[in-house]
Amino acid sequence: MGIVARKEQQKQEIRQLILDHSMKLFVEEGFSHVSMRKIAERIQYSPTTLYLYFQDKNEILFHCCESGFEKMLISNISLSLIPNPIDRLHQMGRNYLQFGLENPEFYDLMFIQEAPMDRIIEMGEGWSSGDQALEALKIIIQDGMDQGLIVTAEVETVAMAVWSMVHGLVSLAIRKRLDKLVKPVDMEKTMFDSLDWLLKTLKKA
Amino acid sequence: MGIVARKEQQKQEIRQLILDHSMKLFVEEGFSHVSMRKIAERIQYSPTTLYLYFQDKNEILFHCCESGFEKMLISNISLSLIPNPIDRLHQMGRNYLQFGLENPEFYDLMFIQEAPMDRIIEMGEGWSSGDQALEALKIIIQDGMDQGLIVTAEVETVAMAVWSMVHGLVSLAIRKRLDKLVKPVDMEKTMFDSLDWLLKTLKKA
DNA sequence: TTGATTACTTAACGCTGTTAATTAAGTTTA
DNA sequence: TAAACTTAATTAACAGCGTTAAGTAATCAA
Repeated sequence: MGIVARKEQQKQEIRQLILDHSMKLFVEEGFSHVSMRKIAERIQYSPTTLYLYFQDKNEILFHCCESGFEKMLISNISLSLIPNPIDRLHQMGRNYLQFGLENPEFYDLMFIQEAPMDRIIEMGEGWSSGDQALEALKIIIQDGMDQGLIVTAEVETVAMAVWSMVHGLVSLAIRKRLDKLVKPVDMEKTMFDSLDWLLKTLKKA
Repeated sequence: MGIVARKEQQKQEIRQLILDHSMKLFVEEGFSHVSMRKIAERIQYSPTTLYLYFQDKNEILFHCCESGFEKMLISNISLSLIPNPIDRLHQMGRNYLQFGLENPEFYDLMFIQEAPMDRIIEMGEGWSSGDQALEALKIIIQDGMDQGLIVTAEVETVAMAVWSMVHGLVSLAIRKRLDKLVKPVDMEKTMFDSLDWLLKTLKKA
């Protein structure tokens, strides 16, 4: 059975090779400029070989997202050290903005592109790291409401509001829709200011 | 000069013909499934004829966006009847969500796709209707701050926060990222609840 | 040693946006 | 009126895309 095991391992290695180079390409050239042929060229295989390891392009994107979510989770580890739920929420928001601004290509894939979602709907299974991040958000909000620090409502409703706010900031910035509102130079600062304003408003309530 | 004028008019008519059918196609089949060839087929011209009237596909998208913004502006006409800035902001938000949910393909083009922005950057000119809508938002917010109803900050900062919030809701919904948070049946309601929550929080502050 | 399985490639299909060359019609000038 | 010019539209083509079907070489089991 040693042979079978080794073969299985080799298969996994090539799978990972494909994913690694795909992610590199996304970061280097941007999502929309990455083709199956380009990925194949990078790993010195024919384009059709990719289809022996993944069902289609969307499945590759899907797995790249998973890596993105893991990256994101890492930045949230230190959050548990912050006792006040509002402050914790504030820092979580800052981390989110930071991640989006530093990894626009990943962010695009994870939250803007529709491609990877098609795969999820077919498979019926999502990103476990993504679910974890969402769960963390809900816990913080529930905490804040329990302590009377946040205007009470369904936890899903508030989670949606908060997430939408930071996602809105990042996605409008990535898609260059904020240029009419602020000069590019001031954009990053204004985005963080917007988050600060929201949290300040939340705190006053 | 009558002939020249008539020719110019005919040219404009064909331009409009192209735009009309393009917009119909976007709504019917979704942005990503509309090709130059499909548009051409609809108007019974060869695909290359489109390039006599528009520089490229992005320019067609750009002009379709303008129509979208005009649609949006219309839904905001009645806002001036609402005296309280917060209530006006609230209704403006509801209109925004409504527009996004009813015209997802237009919304996609106007705020999510990167294609039409490339054209804008090249041309140096944007959407006048889009600018108008943004200006209206800023005025309301300035009003609210002047009357002490909104936590004070730079008007651009608050405008960004509010816009991001509603854009986040719509874009996450369109890109199917909210399914993990609420059941599809409850989604629309929860989105409006999120907006209500934000405005309630704002009011309490 | 033969037969089956595995890993991979080549060739091809039907798309895409876009450009260059060409044709046909209409207009202007000699 | 005939020839020259301008305009509007076309056909053919390029280079790219995701993906599928068929074919090939190497490896393994009986």
